[in-house]
Amino acid sequence: MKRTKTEGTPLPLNQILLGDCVEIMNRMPEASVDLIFADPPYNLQLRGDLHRPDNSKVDAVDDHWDRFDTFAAYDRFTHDWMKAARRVLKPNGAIWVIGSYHNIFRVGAALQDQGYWILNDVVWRKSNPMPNFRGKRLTNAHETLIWASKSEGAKYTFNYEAVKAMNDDVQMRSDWVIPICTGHERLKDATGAKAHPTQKPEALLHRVLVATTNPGDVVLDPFFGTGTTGAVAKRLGRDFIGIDREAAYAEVAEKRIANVRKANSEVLEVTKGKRAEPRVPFGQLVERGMLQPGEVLFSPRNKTAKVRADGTLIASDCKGSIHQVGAAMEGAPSCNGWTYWSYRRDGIMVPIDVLRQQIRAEMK
Amino acid sequence: MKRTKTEGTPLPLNQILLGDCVEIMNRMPEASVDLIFADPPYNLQLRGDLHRPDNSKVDAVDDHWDRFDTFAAYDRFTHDWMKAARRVLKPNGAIWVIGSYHNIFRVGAALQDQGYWILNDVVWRKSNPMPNFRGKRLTNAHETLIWASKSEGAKYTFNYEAVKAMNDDVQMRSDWVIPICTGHERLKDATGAKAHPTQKPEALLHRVLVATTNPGDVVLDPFFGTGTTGAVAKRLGRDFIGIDREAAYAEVAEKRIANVRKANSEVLEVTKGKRAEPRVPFGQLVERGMLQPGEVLFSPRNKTAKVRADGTLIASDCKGSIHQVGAAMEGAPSCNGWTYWSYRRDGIMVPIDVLRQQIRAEMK
DNA sequence: AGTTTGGGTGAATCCGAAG
DNA sequence: CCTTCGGATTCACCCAAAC
Repeated sequence: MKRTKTEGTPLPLNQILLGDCVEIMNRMPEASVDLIFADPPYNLQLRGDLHRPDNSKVDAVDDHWDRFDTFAAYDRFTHDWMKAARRVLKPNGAIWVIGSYHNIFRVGAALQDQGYWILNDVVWRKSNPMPNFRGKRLTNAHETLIWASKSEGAKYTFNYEAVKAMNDDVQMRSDWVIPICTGHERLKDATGAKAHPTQKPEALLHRVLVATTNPGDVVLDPFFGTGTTGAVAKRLGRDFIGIDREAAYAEVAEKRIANVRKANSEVLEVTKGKRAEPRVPFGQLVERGMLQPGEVLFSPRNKTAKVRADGTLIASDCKGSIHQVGAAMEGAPSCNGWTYWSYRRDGIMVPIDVLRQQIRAEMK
Repeated sequence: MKRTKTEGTPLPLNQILLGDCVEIMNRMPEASVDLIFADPPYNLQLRGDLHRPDNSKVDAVDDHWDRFDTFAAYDRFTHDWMKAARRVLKPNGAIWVIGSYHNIFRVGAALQDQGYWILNDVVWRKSNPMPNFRGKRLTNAHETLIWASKSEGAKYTFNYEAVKAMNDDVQMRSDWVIPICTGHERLKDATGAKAHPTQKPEALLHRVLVATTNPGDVVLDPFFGTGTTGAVAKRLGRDFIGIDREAAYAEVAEKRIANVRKANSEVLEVTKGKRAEPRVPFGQLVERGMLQPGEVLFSPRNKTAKVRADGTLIASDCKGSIHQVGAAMEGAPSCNGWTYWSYRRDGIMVPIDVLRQQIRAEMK
């Protein structure tokens, strides 16, 4: 069993724990988990049967674990698991919860009431939803996920560049088009019936985990079901902890995850932003003689400033760092001096950022 | 002034009432309104300023009416207007409320707590949202509407065939793609500044009213603003009642609605949704398991690259998008990665573009 | 007269390491 | 805890002006 450094208590990594998730989480060490993905019962409140136009019966979610007598009972249930989840979450950890209009408003309000800080609500737009057979409402074609940090101001993980890369190099939006889980991905029991009524597509978890975790992170799923979270976590080189009350689900999940192979760690490495690059002080360029004291730098609009020996700039009416002088030149609140200034070599203008690239290349 | 049959009290139809919506609704006869459309303050809780990468400042919603000290204060506000709204609603009436993740969960929970019965939550997917300028979260590209009847079992209005016809004769889904309100539709004040910070597009109200009201119905908007609800209601031959606390907004709304003419035909404009083939990010193939992280792609001349978990490629000497790596392989300025790369299945090479065709077929 | 280019802007909970 | 400051960060669409 893998152990983490937090506390003396071992974390049961890459296992499925059978039982009530509140009790189990309360026995876990606090602040030990990087991400929680929760797919709690939706409290669907279905009355009676539903039949398709061809009279076939819709296989509805009528399991005992989805029945609550009142909204108050559902709220108590929500409060309890969410509080236990918050305890085991690291200070900079985050949570995802998925739901439908039956429960998601109560879930979202509970998150806010408990001090979680909502980062985005995300719409899972189903490309192939079940139609509304009676024509009495709009086709319920989406579910909602809430992404929240443990508290306001926490330094949550967000692989901005990676999800931007996944989306053809434009920012990932809050609406995700993903098919529902069908076909060979949908797990069946011995009789051929679906093993779990609300199995989530792996594509959904893939995006969640790539966006908001790093390889080696610990992902906890307190309503593990057939283990989609665990399967995707394993493939992506994350550790998981699964909890479920139903032994039948856990059994299916265990087999499923055993068949998953972890991807090569080289391909799990994800596109990093410039923030991950080491900081290079401008003064180094002068120290190294890449720029001379007294050398003139040019702005895009041909304003000039002179390089001083300490790596600051001096212009006609101001002096300071490359950023400060650039901002002053433009009357702007801030300025990236690296991309703003150029110097002249053999008659052509060269951005000073080229020099920073050289230094960074040497550092590798 | 038009009168309704309910009670002896006249309904102030097609007027804008200035003042607090709770007081005004409480003076109205009960059970007298067919539909309520509410666009309450969102309680955005914005902190400091935000600048775009070009250093221009974002014109944020910082109006006094959007400031609440605590969630509890916002909940009281919500409870009060929602209760007054429920009283004036006919037994078979319905309500729409729009919001963002800042407030919609509290709104939805309040609706349920007061006995409203949620029929659908609807996602307004903005085709042109404001980006996330700092790259710290997902682009907030949608808002949420909740559609609820006055109580469970009520016989609400839903024009199933009409909205189906609006949607190319397939069932209308719960996610609606509509542009934000800009251009000539966006109302400006004398100085050219926007007359209201959160004006909603008429296309949104058009769909709401066509779907859930009949001609001659009474539509109440307790947060009338610049009167989008009134303008669309008038055009569609519905009566409206608008309430707002701000005289400046009411003045703009009055002029606006005076210029609207009631449509004589039932010609329903269709929301513009041209767009050629939808763009499919390569990362989706990985998410969906059509390609595995680590899988090898082949160029026409049998060079290879590996797929990474975020949908980028890694080759011996470079990494990036399918297009970037393809271009680097060929020493070309650009490259269409979709037609350049193939993968191997059962011994034969298949262009990855085949997979894109599959996804596009699903999206229809 | 068309076409291209450049500027403006939209309900936004939008930085973080170093000292 | 604070303050300071380096420097990273944007998409779709409309409109006006230039060509």
